[in-house]
Amino acid sequence: MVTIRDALIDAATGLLDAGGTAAVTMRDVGKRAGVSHNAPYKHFANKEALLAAVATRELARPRLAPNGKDPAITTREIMLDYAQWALSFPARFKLVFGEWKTENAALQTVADEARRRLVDAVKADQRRGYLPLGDAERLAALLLATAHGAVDQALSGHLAKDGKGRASPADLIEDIFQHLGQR
Amino acid sequence: MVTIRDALIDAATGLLDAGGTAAVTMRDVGKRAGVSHNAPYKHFANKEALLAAVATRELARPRLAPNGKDPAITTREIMLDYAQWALSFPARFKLVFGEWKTENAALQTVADEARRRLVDAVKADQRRGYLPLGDAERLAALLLATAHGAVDQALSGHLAKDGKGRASPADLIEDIFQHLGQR
DNA sequence: ACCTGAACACCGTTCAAGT
DNA sequence: ACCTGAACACCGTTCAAGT
Repeated sequence: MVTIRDALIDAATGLLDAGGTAAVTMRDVGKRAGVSHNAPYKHFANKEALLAAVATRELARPRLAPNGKDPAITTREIMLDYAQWALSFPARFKLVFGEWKTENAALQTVADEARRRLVDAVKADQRRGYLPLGDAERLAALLLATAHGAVDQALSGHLAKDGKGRASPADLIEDIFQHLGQR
Repeated sequence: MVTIRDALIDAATGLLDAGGTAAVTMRDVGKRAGVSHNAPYKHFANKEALLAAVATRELARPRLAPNGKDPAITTREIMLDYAQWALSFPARFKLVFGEWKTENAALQTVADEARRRLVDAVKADQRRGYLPLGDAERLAALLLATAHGAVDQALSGHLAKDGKGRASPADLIEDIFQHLGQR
Protein backbone atom coordinates (compact mmCIF):
# COMPACT_ATOMS: atom_id res chain seq x y z
CA MET A 1 0.00 0.00 0.00
CA VAL A 2 1.31 3.38 -0.93
CA THR A 3 0.51 5.76 1.86
CA ILE A 4 0.29 9.48 1.40
CA ARG A 5 3.37 9.75 3.52
CA ASP A 6 5.26 7.61 1.00
CA ALA A 7 3.86 9.64 -1.86
CA LEU A 8 5.12 12.81 -0.19
CA ILE A 9 8.60 11.36 0.21
CA ASP A 10 8.52 10.25 -3.43
CA ALA A 11 7.52 13.72 -4.53
CA ALA A 12 10.21 15.35 -2.43
CA THR A 13 12.83 12.98 -3.80
CA GLY A 14 11.81 13.76 -7.36
CA LEU A 15 12.00 17.50 -6.78
CA LEU A 16 15.32 17.06 -4.98
CA ASP A 17 16.84 15.18 -7.90
CA ALA A 18 15.58 17.79 -10.31
CA GLY A 19 16.84 20.89 -8.56
CA GLY A 20 18.35 20.32 -5.13
CA THR A 21 16.84 21.14 -1.76
CA ALA A 22 15.85 24.62 -2.92
CA ALA A 23 13.52 23.05 -5.48
CA VAL A 24 11.77 21.06 -2.78
CA THR A 25 8.99 23.43 -1.78
CA MET A 26 6.25 22.19 0.49
CA ARG A 27 3.72 23.54 -1.97
CA ASP A 28 5.15 21.60 -4.90
CA VAL A 29 5.56 18.48 -2.82
CA GLY A 30 1.86 18.57 -2.05
CA LYS A 31 0.93 19.29 -5.64
CA ARG A 32 3.13 16.50 -6.97
CA ALA A 33 1.76 14.01 -4.48
CA GLY A 34 -1.77 14.92 -5.47
CA VAL A 35 -2.75 16.49 -2.18
CA SER A 36 -3.22 20.02 -0.97
CA HIS A 37 -0.47 22.51 -0.29
CA ASN A 38 -0.58 22.02 3.43
CA ALA A 39 -1.27 18.31 3.63
CA PRO A 40 2.48 17.69 4.06
CA TYR A 41 2.23 19.33 7.47
CA LYS A 42 -0.09 16.55 8.60
CA HIS A 43 2.80 14.12 8.17
CA PHE A 44 5.94 16.15 8.74
CA ALA A 45 6.53 18.91 11.23
CA ASN A 46 8.33 21.01 8.65
CA LYS A 47 10.50 20.95 5.56
CA GLU A 48 13.56 19.71 7.41
CA ALA A 49 11.64 16.76 8.81
CA LEU A 50 10.46 15.85 5.32
CA LEU A 51 13.99 16.07 3.95
CA ALA A 52 15.23 13.94 6.85
CA ALA A 53 12.70 11.28 5.83
CA VAL A 54 14.07 11.39 2.29
CA ALA A 55 17.62 11.04 3.58
CA THR A 56 16.63 8.21 5.89
CA ARG A 57 15.01 6.25 3.10
CA GLU A 58 18.11 6.70 0.95
CA LEU A 59 20.43 5.43 3.64
CA ALA A 60 18.15 2.50 4.40
CA ARG A 61 17.77 1.41 0.80
CA PRO A 62 18.94 -2.14 0.06
CA ARG A 63 22.63 -2.14 -0.69
CA LEU A 64 25.44 -4.52 -1.15
CA ALA A 65 26.34 -5.76 2.29
CA PRO A 66 27.99 -8.80 3.76
CA ASN A 67 25.91 -11.25 5.73
CA GLY A 68 25.98 -14.84 6.86
CA LYS A 69 24.71 -16.17 3.54
CA ASP A 70 26.94 -14.19 1.25
CA PRO A 71 30.25 -13.33 2.84
CA ALA A 72 31.85 -12.92 -0.57
CA ILE A 73 30.97 -9.26 -0.96
CA THR A 74 34.09 -7.22 -0.44
CA THR A 75 34.62 -3.79 1.02
CA ARG A 76 35.84 -2.72 -2.38
CA GLU A 77 32.52 -3.64 -3.97
CA ILE A 78 30.62 -1.78 -1.29
CA MET A 79 32.72 1.33 -1.89
CA LEU A 80 32.27 1.18 -5.65
CA ASP A 81 28.53 0.76 -5.20
CA TYR A 82 28.49 3.74 -2.86
CA ALA A 83 30.31 5.90 -5.40
CA GLN A 84 27.98 4.85 -8.16
CA TRP A 85 24.95 5.72 -6.08
CA ALA A 86 26.38 9.13 -5.16
CA LEU A 87 27.26 9.99 -8.77
CA SER A 88 23.83 8.86 -9.94
CA PHE A 89 21.96 10.89 -7.35
CA PRO A 90 24.20 13.79 -6.41
CA ALA A 91 21.43 15.79 -4.76
CA ARG A 92 20.56 12.90 -2.46
CA PHE A 93 24.23 12.49 -1.59
CA LYS A 94 24.55 16.19 -0.79
CA LEU A 95 21.40 16.04 1.29
CA VAL A 96 22.39 13.01 3.34
CA PHE A 97 25.75 14.52 4.23
CA GLY A 98 24.58 18.09 4.46
CA GLU A 99 23.91 20.11 7.54
CA TRP A 100 21.14 19.08 9.91
CA LYS A 101 19.95 21.63 12.39
CA THR A 102 17.86 19.09 14.22
CA GLU A 103 18.90 15.69 15.46
CA ASN A 104 16.87 12.92 13.87
CA ALA A 105 16.71 9.55 15.56
CA ALA A 106 15.62 7.56 12.51
CA LEU A 107 18.39 9.01 10.36
CA GLN A 108 20.92 8.31 13.08
CA THR A 109 19.74 4.72 13.33
CA VAL A 110 20.04 3.86 9.65
CA ALA A 111 23.40 5.65 9.45
CA ASP A 112 24.71 3.58 12.34
CA GLU A 113 23.42 0.45 10.67
CA ALA A 114 25.16 1.27 7.38
CA ARG A 115 28.36 1.92 9.24
CA ARG A 116 28.11 -1.37 11.10
CA ARG A 117 27.71 -3.27 7.83
CA LEU A 118 30.80 -1.63 6.43
CA VAL A 119 32.86 -2.49 9.50
CA ASP A 120 31.69 -6.10 9.19
CA ALA A 121 32.85 -6.16 5.59
CA VAL A 122 36.24 -4.76 6.59
CA LYS A 123 36.64 -7.47 9.22
CA ALA A 124 35.75 -10.15 6.69
CA ASP A 125 38.29 -8.73 4.23
CA GLN A 126 40.90 -8.69 6.95
CA ARG A 127 40.27 -12.38 7.65
CA ARG A 128 40.62 -13.11 3.94
CA GLY A 129 43.84 -11.14 3.79
CA TYR A 130 42.41 -8.52 1.44
CA LEU A 131 43.01 -5.72 3.91
CA PRO A 132 45.74 -5.12 6.45
CA LEU A 133 45.08 -6.04 10.07
CA GLY A 134 44.39 -3.38 12.67
CA ASP A 135 41.44 -1.42 14.05
CA ALA A 136 38.56 -2.28 11.69
CA GLU A 137 36.49 0.73 12.70
CA ARG A 138 39.33 3.03 11.85
CA LEU A 139 40.15 1.30 8.59
CA ALA A 140 36.48 1.51 7.61
CA ALA A 141 36.52 5.23 8.40
CA LEU A 142 39.59 5.70 6.24
CA LEU A 143 38.07 3.86 3.28
CA LEU A 144 34.75 5.64 3.60
CA ALA A 145 36.49 9.01 3.87
CA THR A 146 38.40 8.33 0.67
CA ALA A 147 35.35 7.20 -1.28
CA HIS A 148 33.25 10.03 0.08
CA GLY A 149 35.88 12.65 -0.66
CA ALA A 150 36.49 11.32 -4.14
CA VAL A 151 32.80 11.64 -4.92
CA ASP A 152 32.48 15.11 -3.45
CA GLN A 153 35.46 16.28 -5.45
CA ALA A 154 33.97 14.87 -8.60
CA LEU A 155 30.63 16.55 -7.93
CA SER A 156 32.15 19.98 -7.40
CA GLY A 157 33.66 19.52 -10.83
CA HIS A 158 34.46 23.19 -11.13
CA LEU A 159 37.18 22.61 -8.60
CA ALA A 160 39.18 20.21 -10.70
CA LYS A 161 38.45 19.80 -14.33
CA ASP A 162 41.80 19.82 -16.02
CA GLY A 163 40.57 16.90 -18.03
CA LYS A 164 43.85 15.11 -18.25
CA GLY A 165 45.11 13.51 -15.09
CA ARG A 166 41.59 13.57 -13.78
CA ALA A 167 40.78 10.44 -11.85
CA SER A 168 37.23 9.20 -11.34
CA PRO A 169 36.01 8.22 -7.87
CA ALA A 170 36.19 4.58 -8.95
CA ASP A 171 39.82 5.12 -9.96
CA LEU A 172 40.70 6.58 -6.58
CA ILE A 173 38.89 3.77 -4.78
CA GLU A 174 40.93 1.26 -6.76
CA ASP A 175 44.05 3.23 -5.87
CA ILE A 176 43.45 3.16 -2.13
CA PHE A 177 42.87 -0.59 -2.17
CA GLN A 178 45.98 -0.99 -4.29
CA HIS A 179 48.04 0.95 -1.76
CA LEU A 180 46.55 -0.95 1.17
CA GLY A 181 47.12 -4.29 -0.51
CA GLN A 182 50.76 -3.84 -1.37
CA ARG A 183 52.31 -4.94 1.84
CA MET B 1 41.57 50.62 1.75
CA VAL B 2 38.50 48.68 2.62
CA THR B 3 36.09 48.90 -0.24
CA ILE B 4 32.37 48.41 0.14
CA ARG B 5 32.78 45.29 -1.91
CA ASP B 6 35.16 43.90 0.71
CA ALA B 7 32.81 44.95 3.47
CA LEU B 8 29.99 43.07 1.76
CA ILE B 9 32.10 39.92 1.51
CA ASP B 10 33.06 40.32 5.16
CA ALA B 11 29.43 40.65 6.14
CA ALA B 12 28.40 37.65 4.09
CA THR B 13 31.20 35.57 5.60
CA GLY B 14 30.12 36.51 9.10
CA LEU B 15 26.52 35.59 8.43
CA LEU B 16 27.65 32.38 6.75
CA ASP B 17 29.69 31.32 9.76
CA ALA B 18 26.81 32.12 12.06
CA GLY B 19 24.07 30.24 10.27
CA GLY B 20 25.02 28.77 6.92
CA THR B 21 24.01 30.01 3.48
CA ALA B 22 20.38 30.32 4.52
CA ALA B 23 21.38 32.98 7.04
CA VAL B 24 23.09 35.01 4.33
CA THR B 25 20.26 37.26 3.18
CA MET B 26 21.03 40.12 0.86
CA ARG B 27 19.14 42.41 3.20
CA ASP B 28 21.22 41.44 6.23
CA VAL B 29 24.43 41.61 4.25
CA GLY B 30 23.66 45.22 3.37
CA LYS B 31 22.67 46.08 6.91
CA ARG B 32 25.78 44.47 8.39
CA ALA B 33 28.03 46.24 5.91
CA GLY B 34 26.42 49.55 6.77
CA VAL B 35 24.81 50.12 3.40
CA SER B 36 21.29 49.87 2.09
CA HIS B 37 19.38 46.69 1.42
CA ASN B 38 19.97 46.79 -2.30
CA ALA B 39 23.49 48.18 -2.40
CA PRO B 40 24.85 44.60 -2.70
CA TYR B 41 23.29 44.44 -6.15
CA LYS B 42 25.60 47.23 -7.28
CA HIS B 43 28.53 44.89 -6.70
CA PHE B 44 27.16 41.40 -7.22
CA ALA B 45 24.65 40.21 -9.77
CA ASN B 46 22.84 38.12 -7.19
CA LYS B 47 23.23 36.08 -4.03
CA GLU B 48 25.10 33.26 -5.76
CA ALA B 49 27.67 35.69 -7.13
CA LEU B 50 28.21 37.10 -3.66
CA LEU B 51 28.64 33.63 -2.19
CA ALA B 52 31.06 32.77 -4.98
CA ALA B 53 33.14 35.78 -3.99
CA VAL B 54 33.18 34.50 -0.40
CA ALA B 55 34.26 31.06 -1.58
CA THR B 56 36.92 32.53 -3.84
CA ARG B 57 38.44 34.58 -1.06
CA GLU B 58 38.53 31.51 1.18
CA LEU B 59 40.30 29.39 -1.41
CA ALA B 60 42.75 32.19 -2.18
CA ARG B 61 43.66 32.86 1.44
CA PRO B 62 47.36 32.41 2.31
CA ARG B 63 48.05 28.82 3.14
CA LEU B 64 50.90 26.50 3.74
CA ALA B 65 52.41 25.80 0.36
CA PRO B 66 55.76 24.74 -1.00
CA ASN B 67 57.82 27.21 -2.95
CA GLY B 68 61.42 27.80 -3.94
CA LYS B 69 62.33 29.39 -0.63
CA ASP B 70 60.75 26.85 1.64
CA PRO B 71 60.59 23.38 0.12
CA ALA B 72 60.38 21.84 3.58
CA ILE B 73 56.61 22.01 3.84
CA THR B 74 55.19 18.54 3.35
CA THR B 75 51.99 17.32 1.81
CA ARG B 76 51.08 15.99 5.21
CA GLU B 77 51.31 19.47 6.74
CA ILE B 78 49.18 20.92 3.97
CA MET B 79 46.52 18.26 4.55
CA LEU B 80 46.48 18.83 8.29
CA ASP B 81 46.19 22.58 7.74
CA TYR B 82 43.32 21.98 5.35
CA ALA B 83 41.48 19.82 7.88
CA GLN B 84 41.98 22.39 10.61
CA TRP B 85 40.61 25.15 8.42
CA ALA B 86 37.57 23.07 7.47
CA LEU B 87 36.78 22.13 11.06
CA SER B 88 37.20 25.73 12.18
CA PHE B 89 34.90 27.12 9.48
CA PRO B 90 32.52 24.33 8.52
CA ALA B 91 30.07 26.63 6.74
CA ARG B 92 32.81 27.98 4.49
CA PHE B 93 33.95 24.45 3.75
CA LYS B 94 30.41 23.38 2.87
CA LEU B 95 30.01 26.45 0.69
CA VAL B 96 33.24 26.01 -1.24
CA PHE B 97 32.42 22.42 -2.08
CA GLY B 98 28.71 22.87 -2.44
CA GLU B 99 26.67 23.05 -5.59
CA TRP B 100 27.26 25.90 -8.00
CA LYS B 101 24.59 26.50 -10.58
CA THR B 102 26.74 29.00 -12.42
CA GLU B 103 30.31 28.62 -13.54
CA ASN B 104 32.57 31.18 -11.94
CA ALA B 105 35.92 31.97 -13.55
CA ALA B 106 37.56 33.49 -10.48
CA LEU B 107 36.59 30.55 -8.29
CA GLN B 108 37.86 28.15 -10.93
CA THR B 109 41.17 29.98 -11.10
CA VAL B 110 41.95 29.94 -7.39
CA ALA B 111 40.83 26.30 -7.15
CA ASP B 112 43.20 25.34 -9.95
CA GLU B 113 45.98 27.26 -8.24
CA ALA B 114 45.40 25.50 -4.92
CA ARG B 115 45.44 22.18 -6.70
CA ARG B 116 48.66 23.00 -8.48
CA ARG B 117 50.36 23.85 -5.19
CA LEU B 118 49.29 20.53 -3.74
CA VAL B 119 50.61 18.61 -6.73
CA ASP B 120 53.94 20.45 -6.38
CA ALA B 121 54.11 19.41 -2.75
CA VAL B 122 53.41 15.80 -3.68
CA LYS B 123 56.20 15.85 -6.25
CA ALA B 124 58.61 17.30 -3.68
CA ASP B 125 57.62 14.60 -1.19
CA GLN B 126 58.15 11.97 -3.84
CA ARG B 127 61.67 13.28 -4.48
CA ARG B 128 62.35 13.19 -0.75
CA GLY B 129 61.06 9.65 -0.55
CA TYR B 130 58.14 10.57 1.71
CA LEU B 131 55.58 9.41 -0.81
CA PRO B 132 55.59 6.54 -3.30
CA LEU B 133 56.43 7.28 -6.90
CA GLY B 134 53.77 7.40 -9.58
CA ASP B 135 51.33 9.89 -11.08
CA ALA B 136 51.56 12.92 -8.77
CA GLU B 137 48.21 14.36 -9.89
CA ARG B 138 46.49 11.15 -9.04
CA LEU B 139 48.25 10.74 -5.73
CA ALA B 140 47.33 14.32 -4.85
CA ALA B 141 43.72 13.56 -5.71
CA LEU B 142 43.77 10.50 -3.47
CA LEU B 143 45.21 12.41 -0.53
CA LEU B 144 42.83 15.30 -0.96
CA ALA B 145 39.87 12.95 -1.27
CA THR B 146 40.80 11.29 2.00
CA ALA B 147 41.28 14.54 3.89
CA HIS B 148 38.12 16.02 2.40
CA GLY B 149 36.05 12.96 3.15
CA ALA B 150 37.36 12.69 6.67
CA VAL B 151 36.33 16.28 7.35
CA ASP B 152 32.92 15.88 5.77
CA GLN B 153 32.26 12.77 7.82
CA ALA B 154 33.29 14.59 10.97
CA LEU B 155 31.03 17.54 10.17
CA SER B 156 27.96 15.37 9.58
CA GLY B 157 28.59 14.06 13.05
CA HIS B 158 25.13 12.54 13.25
CA LEU B 159 26.37 9.88 10.87
CA ALA B 160 29.05 8.48 13.14
CA LYS B 161 29.17 9.39 16.74
CA ASP B 162 29.76 6.14 18.54
CA GLY B 163 32.34 7.93 20.59
CA LYS B 164 34.69 5.04 20.90
CA GLY B 165 36.58 4.05 17.80
CA ARG B 166 35.89 7.47 16.39
CA ALA B 167 38.86 8.83 14.52
CA SER B 168 39.41 12.55 13.94
CA PRO B 169 40.22 13.86 10.46
CA ALA B 170 43.80 14.41 11.62
CA ASP B 171 43.95 10.77 12.73
CA LEU B 172 42.78 9.54 9.34
CA ILE B 173 45.23 11.81 7.56
CA GLU B 174 48.03 10.35 9.63
CA ASP B 175 46.72 6.88 8.79
CA ILE B 176 46.79 7.38 5.04
CA PHE B 177 50.35 8.69 5.13
CA GLN B 178 51.27 5.78 7.34
CA HIS B 179 49.84 3.33 4.84
CA LEU B 180 51.49 5.08 1.90
CA GLY B 181 54.83 5.22 3.67
CA GLN B 182 55.08 1.55 4.55
CA ARG B 183 56.64 0.29 1.39
C1' DA C 1 -6.85 13.02 7.67
C1' DC C 2 -7.68 15.53 4.43
C1' DC C 3 -9.81 20.00 1.87
C1' DT C 4 -10.05 25.26 0.42
C1' DG C 5 -8.72 29.68 1.17
C1' DA C 6 -6.66 33.28 3.56
C1' DA C 7 -3.00 35.19 5.92
C1' DC C 8 1.83 36.55 7.90
C1' DA C 9 6.65 37.25 7.88
C1' DC C 10 10.46 36.80 5.13
C1' DC C 11 13.29 36.74 1.04
C1' DG C 12 15.46 37.53 -3.76
C1' DT C 13 15.11 40.78 -6.96
C1' DT C 14 13.70 44.92 -9.53
C1' DC C 15 12.41 49.61 -10.24
C1' DA C 16 11.55 54.65 -9.69
C1' DA C 17 13.25 58.82 -8.19
C1' DG C 18 16.62 60.98 -5.73
C1' DT C 19 21.85 62.70 -4.14
C1' DA D 1 27.77 54.51 -6.52
C1' DC D 2 25.03 54.97 -3.36
C1' DC D 3 20.15 56.26 -0.98
C1' DT D 4 14.87 55.53 0.30
C1' DG D 5 10.81 53.37 -0.56
C1' DA D 6 7.75 50.58 -2.98
C1' DA D 7 6.68 46.55 -5.27
C1' DC D 8 6.30 41.50 -7.11
C1' DA D 9 6.56 36.64 -6.91
C1' DC D 10 7.63 33.07 -4.05
C1' DC D 11 8.11 30.44 0.13
C1' DG D 12 7.60 28.28 4.97
C1' DT D 13 4.25 28.09 8.08
C1' DT D 14 -0.17 28.74 10.48
C1' DC D 15 -5.05 29.13 11.01
C1' DA D 16 -10.14 29.00 10.31
C1' DA D 17 -13.86 26.50 8.76
C1' DG D 18 -15.24 22.73 6.35
C1' DT D 19 -15.88 17.19 4.89
